[in-house]
Amino acid sequence: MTETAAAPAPGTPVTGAGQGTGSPGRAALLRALEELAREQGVSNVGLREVARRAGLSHAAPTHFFGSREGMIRALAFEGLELLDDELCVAQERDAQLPGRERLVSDAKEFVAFAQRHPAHFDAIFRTPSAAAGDGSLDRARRAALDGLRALVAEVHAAGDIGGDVETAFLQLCTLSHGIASLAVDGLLQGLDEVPEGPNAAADVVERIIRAQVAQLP
Amino acid sequence: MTETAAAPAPGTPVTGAGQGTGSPGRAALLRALEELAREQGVSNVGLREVARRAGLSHAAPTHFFGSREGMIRALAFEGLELLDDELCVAQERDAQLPGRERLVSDAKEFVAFAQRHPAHFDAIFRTPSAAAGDGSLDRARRAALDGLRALVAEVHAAGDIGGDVETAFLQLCTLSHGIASLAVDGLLQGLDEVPEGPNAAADVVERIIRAQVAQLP
DNA sequence: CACCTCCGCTTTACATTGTCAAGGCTTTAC
DNA sequence: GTAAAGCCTTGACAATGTAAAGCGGAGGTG
Repeated sequence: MTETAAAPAPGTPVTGAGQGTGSPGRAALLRALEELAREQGVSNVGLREVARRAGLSHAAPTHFFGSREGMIRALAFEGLELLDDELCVAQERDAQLPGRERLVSDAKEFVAFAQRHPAHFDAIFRTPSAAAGDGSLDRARRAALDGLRALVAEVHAAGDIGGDVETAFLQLCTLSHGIASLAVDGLLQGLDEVPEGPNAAADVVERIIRAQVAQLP
Repeated sequence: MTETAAAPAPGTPVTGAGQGTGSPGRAALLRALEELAREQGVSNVGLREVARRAGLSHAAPTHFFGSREGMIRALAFEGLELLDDELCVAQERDAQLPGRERLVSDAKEFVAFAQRHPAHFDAIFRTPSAAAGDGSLDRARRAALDGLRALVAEVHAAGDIGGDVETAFLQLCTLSHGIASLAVDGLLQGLDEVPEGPNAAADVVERIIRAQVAQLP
């Protein structure tokens, strides 16, 4: 009984799914939110700050999204569409690679998404409002991961990997999520022993994922 | 150049490491913070709310910790001590299990820590202030993980696992972190297909970790 | 044209928050 | 007995999130 029903604002009352983004102001606000969240972390951005950066009045965000939480929810939905798109094009691109290579690529793509769009990643997976309860977010999140689930099933069906499909899927999901989280927070460097060269993070990511996929039964 | 140097309050000026917790008020504040963070997530707790719950004036937290961020930092340091302790007793307890069993147990222990102390876990690994920069927090975090690093090295030296030690360590770390993060946020249930029985989360955690360790070369 | 009604946003207002400066009370030291 | 230190409070300020009411124009209807 927290507050599942958002305040039904006079205008647009919080778009449930992603369709119908509509007004230019709304889009500008999301852009501003993304920028600020990328700079300070999504949980540190203020409603009024976003409005200022977007060049609107301080109450514009509340008007469109109902509340601060609603605003971040909106960013999460936008991010889920983005994630879905990027994973799809990656899978298409890698369609004729060997099975395990496709798994490696997909996991890498997930991590890369988190690094390219840290604000969206946070909004989707790591913000308190994302945590539990919200049915439609839960469903959308699950849907976005169905691509990976299907890929694992396909590779398994083709005999490229063995063992339990669901377990393999869970391993890839949790590992990718862990790597992505640590990478976004800059904590991967702290883990590894050697400071390394220019793109240390990318190398470590590649190394872990590749080892993981190679070890699947 | 954000603000590495905290405000040197007249009294205790933010304890750098964990030693010398001292005053009763300080401890009460940390208790209150932990309670509230467990209920609402660490990023949603307010300075004044913590003070109220602890039965102190609204400025007490600022007095002891310098700032809101400092307060959470303090929780992080406390949590790191706790984590270190718990991992140590677990390793001691499992000293004579076979090598891979010890790895399984340690990883499970890490996840269990996150579930038992979600506020501490967040403060250590998942709060924006934990992200980058802070040298002493970085060092403490790394130190807390040295136990696991040593264990992996030991098991590897004994010939129970092969391959690259550092990679194995990274795999275990990132996987554990991913599982812990998802579990704390209640997102693990959303991943798995079957709703399952009573302690679904624990079963899934066990399954993933066990598979992972079994697959190490 | 006049009128009405939305849509998109603003203005005003208020309770609450984080932070700062200053001060008081108690304990310890000399 | 006086001084100092530790522990905490009171008071104030700017900034935040949220709610309610209002404004201007576009679009349709008579």
